[in-house]
Amino acid sequence: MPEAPEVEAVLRALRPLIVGRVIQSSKVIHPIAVRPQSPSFFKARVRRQQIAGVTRQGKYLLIQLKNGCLVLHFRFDGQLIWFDEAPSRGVHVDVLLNFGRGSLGFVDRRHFGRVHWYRNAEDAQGPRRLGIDVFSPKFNSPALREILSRSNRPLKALLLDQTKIAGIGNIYSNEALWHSRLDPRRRANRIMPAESRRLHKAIVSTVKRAVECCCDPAPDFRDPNWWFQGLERILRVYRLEGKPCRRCGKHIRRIEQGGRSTYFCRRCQR
DNA sequence: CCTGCTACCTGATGGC
DNA sequence: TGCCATCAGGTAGCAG
Repeated sequence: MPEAPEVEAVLRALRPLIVGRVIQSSKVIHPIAVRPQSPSFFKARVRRQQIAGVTRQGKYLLIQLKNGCLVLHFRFDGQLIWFDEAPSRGVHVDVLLNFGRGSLGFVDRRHFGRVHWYRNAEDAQGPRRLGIDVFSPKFNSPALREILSRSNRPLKALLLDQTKIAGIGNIYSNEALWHSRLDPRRRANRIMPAESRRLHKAIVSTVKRAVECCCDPAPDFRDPNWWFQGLERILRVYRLEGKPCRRCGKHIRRIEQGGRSTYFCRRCQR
């Protein structure tokens, strides 16, 4: 699920479902999902807690309780499922929050994702280290320029660094670089001012468009098979190796950067 | 401090 | 059909 636009869409759909309601009890079916916290610790902290609000920091989803805060991270495959009745057999659920009428399941077969309880969101080490959120007004063109100037890394690697800009992942870093016509291998501190402004515009428009796409159709937590549909209609390079570039027609290439796939057009990204 | 590499997990997919 | 390799929307921890 995982980049900021997807988490933002989940947040908007989740709010009306749980804000104001009380967690009666919980089940930790796969303890790895709360690790290194213990299931008993987790269950004791969320029991009888009312949901005060739902927010987001980067790719983290924060469920504010009257006392404390649940910090969810979906990593690659984590997702949420809503059950009107008891969870149906055969559906993998890692952590279940029972609201009396209905329950919310945190689901991640791959077991990379986590659900943690903290007294304050700032106590969670992930969120604490995040840089400027990609949706924040503070993430303006001068801010990006400053971030670029302080790094010698390839643009692609820098965009994935959550301590610099929070919320961009592998899909939207590739997409934003394509829209800005910049080569992902370029060193950040050698980007010219006009290019930096172009990249900023591309990042903002890419994630904004992605949120709109992720919210239409709205996430449906009641369908266990639900996932973001139609993302491919906005993608221009991600997972399109060998396909013609929409701008110039040359085929899209895939390379490895820092162990992750980078997709780009060698002709028009420079 | 900065940077790059590995581990952590499981499932889907494609070639032979 | 089965087997094997490869790939996957991410981050923490560690070494240099």
